[in-house]
Amino acid sequence: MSPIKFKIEKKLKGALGRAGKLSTPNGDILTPAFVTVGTKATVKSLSPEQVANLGAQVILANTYHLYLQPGDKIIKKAGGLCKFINWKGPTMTDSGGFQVFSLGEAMGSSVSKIASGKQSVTELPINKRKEKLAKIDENGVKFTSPIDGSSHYFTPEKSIEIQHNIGADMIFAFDECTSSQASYEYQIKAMERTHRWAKRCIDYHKKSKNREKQALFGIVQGGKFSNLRKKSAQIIASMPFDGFGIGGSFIKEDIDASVYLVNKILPEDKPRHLLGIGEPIDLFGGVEKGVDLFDCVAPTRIARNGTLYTKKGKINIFNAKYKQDFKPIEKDCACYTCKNYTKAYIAHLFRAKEIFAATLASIHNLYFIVNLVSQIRESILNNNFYEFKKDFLKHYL
RNA sequence: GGGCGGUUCGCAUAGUGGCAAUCGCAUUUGGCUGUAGACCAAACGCUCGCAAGAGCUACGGGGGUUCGAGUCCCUCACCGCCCA
Repeated sequence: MSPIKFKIEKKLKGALGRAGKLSTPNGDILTPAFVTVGTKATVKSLSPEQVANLGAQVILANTYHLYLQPGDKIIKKAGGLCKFINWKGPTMTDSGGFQVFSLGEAMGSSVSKIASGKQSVTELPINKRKEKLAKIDENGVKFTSPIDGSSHYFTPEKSIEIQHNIGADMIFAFDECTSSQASYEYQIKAMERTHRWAKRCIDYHKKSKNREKQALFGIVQGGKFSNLRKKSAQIIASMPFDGFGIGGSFIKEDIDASVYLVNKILPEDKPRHLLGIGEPIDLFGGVEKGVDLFDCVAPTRIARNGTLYTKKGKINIFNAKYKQDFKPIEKDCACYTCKNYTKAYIAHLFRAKEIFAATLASIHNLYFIVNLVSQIRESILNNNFYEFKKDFLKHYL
């Protein structure tokens, strides 16, 4: 018996999209939904109440970060993630698989997980290169802690063990998120290893009592190669996971197509999570192609750095013209920030480096994205998904 | 009155013979997609140019030495400290 239940309420005609309800031990999630990222057991600059008030249903924390600090055993002792952070709702943890990339391959150059078909990757100048903090072998990954330089070794079993201690409702298999620049040969190698690791995660999880309260999601890899994506989806789908993640790297222009390929293969009755994707255009695409859950650091990260979502596209609040703009970020936005504060004030806070800037900006951006996904959900239920998508993207640049 | 020390792009600084000239802040503009990110990058004398680049004007004022001066010399002004 899976600890989670997924019920499809309505399907998008002629496509893979669906609206549903995902029930977890800590509450229900109406899908499609945007999962807020709270890597270190906090959504940066926000209290759990603020996160809940802006409409977020789920928080995703990170195994690797919490293992290093404060230590998963402390979280277990605290009574689990929810209790530790005072979050009354569903939670997830990522496995540390992304850090294999972000502390490994991504450190040598300017590579992003998402590559643009046009743009080329520039190597960093020698003096700016850093030693990679993650090294992979068949059994697992050796990490060097960015906090204190200490050495750690993650295996699939270790990742699951830590995730058991943290105790989120939904946990992910330990995988390797590859670089968008990886060669075909390497992608195969990494993908096959991820499959072997997936199996090990299941085996370890199955043996634990935690499987009764924590759902395990397998992760599809394959990078930018469609035949590998298909193959990975088939293999991961054949394993008894409670849900599925779609991970790894993409070419910006064909995220949709890639997701479609995968979701056509993944079992329809289980939830699908598109890992780390969160630009509005990608959210529409993902939902249409059958994604139920998204998580992404973008809304909160760009918020802290001064970029805000609007229906007409992103704006940089640092731009000189906002110094004297006494209107809210978005006129008809219902978020706390827009209902109470002006761009001029937020611009002032950013320039003055006041931490409240991050809070107001994060509330707005998260509300924008969370609310967008929930509106997309509504549009499926109301049979006007395509109109909504077309209308939104017409204005959003 | 005398003796030191100082005056460099908005602020603060580096620079002792080859410099449109360092670092930081500020300013302007970009970027950020499972968070080593409240971060990173670029521009920042003027004019022309998409650009490579070209031209002009510049290290308190004036004069001098030198192929060449922010850098050396003289002088003036202002600021600071000390002695009378």
